[in-house]
Amino acid sequence: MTTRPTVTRFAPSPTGYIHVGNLRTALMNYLIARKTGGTFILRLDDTDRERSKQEYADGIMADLDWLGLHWDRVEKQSLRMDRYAQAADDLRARGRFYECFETPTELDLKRKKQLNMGKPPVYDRASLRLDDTAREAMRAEGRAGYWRFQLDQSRIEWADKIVGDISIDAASVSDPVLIRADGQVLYTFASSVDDIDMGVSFIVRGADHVTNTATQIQIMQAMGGTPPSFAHHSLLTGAGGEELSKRLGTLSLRDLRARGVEPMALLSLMARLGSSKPVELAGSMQDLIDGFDVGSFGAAPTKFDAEDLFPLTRAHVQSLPLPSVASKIKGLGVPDELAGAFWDMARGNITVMDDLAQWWALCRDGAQPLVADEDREFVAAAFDMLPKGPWDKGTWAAWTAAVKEATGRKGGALFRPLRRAVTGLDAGPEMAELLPLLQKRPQL
RNA sequence: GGCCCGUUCGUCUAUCGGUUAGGACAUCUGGUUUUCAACCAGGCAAGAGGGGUUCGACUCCCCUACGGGCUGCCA
Repeated sequence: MTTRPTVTRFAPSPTGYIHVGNLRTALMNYLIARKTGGTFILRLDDTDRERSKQEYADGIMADLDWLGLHWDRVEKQSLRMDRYAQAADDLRARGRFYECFETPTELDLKRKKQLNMGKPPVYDRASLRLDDTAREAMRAEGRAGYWRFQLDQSRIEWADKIVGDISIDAASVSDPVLIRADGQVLYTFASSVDDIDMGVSFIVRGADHVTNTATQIQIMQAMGGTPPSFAHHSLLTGAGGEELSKRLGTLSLRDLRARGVEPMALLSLMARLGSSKPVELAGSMQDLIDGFDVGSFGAAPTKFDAEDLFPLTRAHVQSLPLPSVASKIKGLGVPDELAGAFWDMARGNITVMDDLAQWWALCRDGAQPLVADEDREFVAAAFDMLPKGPWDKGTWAAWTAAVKEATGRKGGALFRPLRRAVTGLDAGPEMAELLPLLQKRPQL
């Protein structure tokens, strides 16, 4: 881990909301920036004007905010079009940019032909061999030119911070299209220009970008820039090893949030899953920052199971002090003077905050008693012995002692039927703490 | 088809040629608890297959199988 201030970025396309896969990328970049006292840039890659929507941009920012991943700068590619045009001119001047005229259909046909002949579907550079007259002829035909970057067909190599040494033969990759016939600047180009211009020094992203990285390294170098360090984390797959994107609908941050997952639980898992460090609940963002190490991640695809978020959420929720949950408790209708006792009683028996509701319902309304036939007489007798209110923490002990005295029952035979009769459940909070909170006298 | 990456307990992983293959989570057992949870102690559990190289391979090389990614005028 470098100790120099590192500039990182999270560059989502505002064409959808953040999901767990995205989040992992965002978090890693955030943690690296913070760990080194560097800068974390949020860059909205919105060059695709048709699919990009402000609604999604707002949603992404709201999600990052919810998680506490605060950015130092926000950039929008749609505001930098002039710069991309300038960079394109520069590449043309350097002879690394060439105009092409094949239609998408023609390109598709070429690929199929190559595949059929058992050859890799790499662009054949036909347009590179066109001279000025030929190009004029193309335009006269009504064809609109699009622009490709001419790769230097050597091996592109870099020491990936996660994967290790990577070497890709540029000859096995098509010259990337950087500007479409309609003038739209493509991601590969805008991203390269931005990363250089913005001084990005470390890029963490998914392994799906490995080939992009190879071409972008050449683009950056062609512009006279120095490529940053790269780390490509493995992609998440579902618990069964299936592709995660197929389940995206259930794995959006919004959905997890709606299911009660706490930010710290989510961050704790994502900062460690796939690494050699144990997954444990972090107490704070600083713990996450201190305990993060990109180098500890493996290159193999990682299985992600959303269920793993709930034990972490439970641990987090249970650790919260009263002030952090006071408004939630008040919202349930719990009287202020009971809030502390209620929280102490219920906290050990919830996984998500919403579980509190059921415990307050029990306190407020009582429960449908659960009584086995052979215990019916015993419970009736016990209920008759219930002390008059108000009850306190000693009531349960006093009551059960009296019942034990009167009936001769003890241990599980004594306590279990009473718990079931009072709460309607086999398991739950400490009875001594629950009893004083009951708003109604239990009845059979 | 081509290119890149990967494959160690159920899961995430450690091991940079010689280890009783370690840890964490999950699970199981015991302790504690009125119950559940938590906590403590302990247990079960792994090198995809086949060839090499080597005194010795989880580790290095090759092949096969399997998994993931890329192979767009998407990002």
